[in-house]
Amino acid sequence: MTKYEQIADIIRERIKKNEYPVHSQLPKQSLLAEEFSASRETIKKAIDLLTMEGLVYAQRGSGTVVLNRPFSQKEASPATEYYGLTALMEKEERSVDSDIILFDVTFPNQHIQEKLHITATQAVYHIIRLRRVDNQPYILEHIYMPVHLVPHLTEDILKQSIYDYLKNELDLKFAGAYRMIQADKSDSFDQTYLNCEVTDPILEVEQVVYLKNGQLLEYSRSRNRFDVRGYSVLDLQ
Amino acid sequence: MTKYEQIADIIRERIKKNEYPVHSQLPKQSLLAEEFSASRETIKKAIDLLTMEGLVYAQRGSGTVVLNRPFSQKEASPATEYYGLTALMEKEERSVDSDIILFDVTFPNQHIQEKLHITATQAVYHIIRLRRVDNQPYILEHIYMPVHLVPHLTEDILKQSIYDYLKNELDLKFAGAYRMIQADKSDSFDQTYLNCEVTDPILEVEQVVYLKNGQLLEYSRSRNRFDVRGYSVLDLQ
DNA sequence: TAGTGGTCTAGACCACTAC
DNA sequence: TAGTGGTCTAGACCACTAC
Repeated sequence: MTKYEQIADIIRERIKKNEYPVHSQLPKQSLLAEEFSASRETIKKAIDLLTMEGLVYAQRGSGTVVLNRPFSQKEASPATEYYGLTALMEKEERSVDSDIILFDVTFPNQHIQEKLHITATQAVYHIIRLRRVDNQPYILEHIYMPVHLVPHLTEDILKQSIYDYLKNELDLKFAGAYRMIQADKSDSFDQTYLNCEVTDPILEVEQVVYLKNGQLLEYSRSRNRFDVRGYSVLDLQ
Repeated sequence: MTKYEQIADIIRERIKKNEYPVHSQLPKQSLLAEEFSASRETIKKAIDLLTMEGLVYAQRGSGTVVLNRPFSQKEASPATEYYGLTALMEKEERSVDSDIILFDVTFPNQHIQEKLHITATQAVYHIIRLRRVDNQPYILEHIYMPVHLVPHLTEDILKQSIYDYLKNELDLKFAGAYRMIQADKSDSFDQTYLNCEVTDPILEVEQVVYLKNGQLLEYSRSRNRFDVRGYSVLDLQ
C-alpha cells in the first residue's frame, strides 16, 4: 500500500472516530505533512482520495472541511459492482445461485456487432441466466461475449461466477464498464423467470465491459426485479 | 487553465484525429515531458485526466494504450447533471418549462429530517414541479430544501431554473450529489401529471445535493417517464 | 534485464479566500 | 494582507511487465 493511501486511511479513521468532527477544518496540509513525515504533495494525494469518497472538501484559500456523509454509502457504490453479484452478496452473507436458461454460440446481429465492435463473422456466446439471491429470483441476465476472448466457457462456470473464471483462470484484466440504467415494463419472459406481476416494472442495466487492453468483453442487459435493487451514484464537483 | 489540463487537451485532440490510433501506445511519459517542456508528474496528471475519461489505460511496466471508446459518451455522463435539466437540454436546443403543482413551506417529517440532517423545527420548502421538454411531460419532481439556505424563493424562480438562481443569485457552491436510481410503479399522481398509462413504470432518481461547505441543500425524488430518459454511468478500474 | 509507469520529496510560485 | 490549497519542477527510487 502506498504512503498516501496509508495516510488517507488514518485520516478516514479520525473522521469516523470524530477526532475530526463534521464541519470542522482538517489541519492544514503543511501540518499534516509534518506529522506524517511526508511531503505536501503526498498529503494532497491522500486528501484527494478522501475528496473522491466525498468525505472532505478542500478549498483553496480556506482549508479543508469534513463533510457530512455517512460511511455506509461506500458499500452501495457501483465501483465494485462488475466484479459480479457473487462478490457483492458474499459480503452480506447471502447465497447466490444461477439457472442457465440459454447457453448458445451464434453470430452477432448488427446491434451486438456495434456494441462489441466486432464483425458479423466473429462468433459470440449468447447466455441467458437467472440469478437467485437467497433462493429468490433477482436478476435475469442477457449476456453476449466474443468467443475468441473467452474460450472454453462451460455451463458449470455459468452456474458459478463468470467473473471468478475470467479473473482467476483466464487472467483477464478489467478496465471498467459503461452502463445505462433505465426503467422498463416487464415482458412475459421477465414475468415467468423473475416471478413478477404483469404490472411490475423492471430496472434494466445495460452494460459494456472493457478490458485493460481496450478490448470489449461483454455486452449485457440485466433485468432486475424492481423491488429488490437500486443503483447508487456519487457525483462530485 | 492549468498546464496539465492543456496537455490533456492536446493529447485528447491527437486521439480524436487518430494521430494516436486506438490500441496504439502513447509516447512514454518522459518523451511527452520533453515535448511539452513539463515534468513527468505534470504529464502523469494529464494522463490521469484522460484515464478518468476512459480514453487511455496506463499500466506500469508496459506503457499507456489508447482505448476504444467513443467520445460521445462524455455528454451522456451524469457528471454535469445536477446543474439542472435546463442546462442539459439547452445543449440539444430543446425547450424546458415547468408547472408548479405545489409550493409550500412546512416542517420536515422524520424521513426528510434524516435526509437533510436538520431538526423538526427547521422549516423546509416542499415543491412539486412538473418539467416539460418540448411541451411533453418529462419529470415530476418532489423537492425539499431548508428555508434558511434558500431565502426568498418564489414561484417565478421555480418556473425557470432553480439552479441558475442558486448559483448566480445566491452564489451557492455545489460540491456534489448522491443519487439512488430505481424503478417503480407509477401511481395516480404520476399518471395524471406525466400523462402516462397505468401500466407504465417510472424511473425514480432520489438525490441529496451537497454544498462545498458541507451543508445539505436538497433532497428530492425525480420521477421520470420511463420512455424518455435513461441514466448513464462510467465505472473505471 | 531493460524499459515502463507509480510514488515520493523539498522547495518554489501562484490563486483564491476572508478579513 | 495573511493564510490556505493548487500546481509545478528535477531528480530519485521502486514495482511491474515482457522478453
